[in-house]
Amino acid sequence: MGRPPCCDKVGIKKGPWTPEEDIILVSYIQEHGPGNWRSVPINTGLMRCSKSCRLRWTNYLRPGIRRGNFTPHEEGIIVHLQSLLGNRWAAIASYLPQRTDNDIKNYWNTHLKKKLKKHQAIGAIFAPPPSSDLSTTVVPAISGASHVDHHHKLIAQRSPFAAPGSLDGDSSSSSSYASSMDNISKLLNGFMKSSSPRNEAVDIKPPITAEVNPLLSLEHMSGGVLPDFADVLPPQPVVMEQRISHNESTKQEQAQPPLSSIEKWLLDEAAEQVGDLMSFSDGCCSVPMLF
DNA sequence: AATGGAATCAACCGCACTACG
DNA sequence: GCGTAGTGCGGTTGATTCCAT
Repeated sequence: MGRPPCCDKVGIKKGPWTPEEDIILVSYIQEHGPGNWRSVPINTGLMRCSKSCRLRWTNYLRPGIRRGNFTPHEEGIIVHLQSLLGNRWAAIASYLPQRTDNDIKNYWNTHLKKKLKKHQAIGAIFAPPPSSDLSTTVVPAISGASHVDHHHKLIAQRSPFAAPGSLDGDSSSSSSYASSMDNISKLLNGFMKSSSPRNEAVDIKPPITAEVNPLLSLEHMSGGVLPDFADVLPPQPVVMEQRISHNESTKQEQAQPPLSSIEKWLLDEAAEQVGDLMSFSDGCCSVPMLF
């Protein structure tokens, strides 16, 4: 049949989002909640396709997103999960609720892949014993297509902090969108600052980052202190996740069977290996744990 | 200071999947 | 069962920034 385009190409704006557009989108979602993305550009007058709106929200504007440098702990988790799941970025992101799959994907492609290469080169020279190589137990599982598909879905779904958008379509509508009007006004403040006469050039395209836009700062939303990696591990949900509607959280609880053995292993191992991975992620010459 | 290549990351593209009529 | 709409996801692109020369 051929899939029709998600939106008309004519008159649709592409490229970086402006602060004005961000405000419109956030305001709308604040009022109506995420979901039904088709109606978003229609109702807001945004010259963006629905997909673009959804992406902007999930990857950038959604509350609870942490931006900026990845901690060594996070790196360790990503490396670990990537070795286990492959490029299942959404599944990996479900274990790092403050990070988006896009962020993780980018970070992997730009930073971690290089580190791995470097490491593998070193490993080739010093030839670490394969018996302690975790990947030897993991890789065969990954190559087994359907089996692993099942596992990664299972893991993503059972993740105690699965990202709202990664479980199913509906979950997004009850996700952590409920940032307060306070956040909206803070966004406005950030915008006002960035577009002040002193800084007019920024008006066109100053990407709203956590550094300049308090709305996006978890520190701001959680009242000051950024949670360390300990908050990423269960059972501590991030602040915004606590705003999930009662119905949805109940649904999720009911839908979450006990952790699978693979997941238990993952969480246990992740905790144990953080130290080693930290040294790995520092880019030094320690013997790799995973590769 | 100018310039060109490398690195980064937000955003887009296109396919897959699911729900629904 | 089929067609369509809505959404999720992974790969890729391209604009911008950084850095070495």
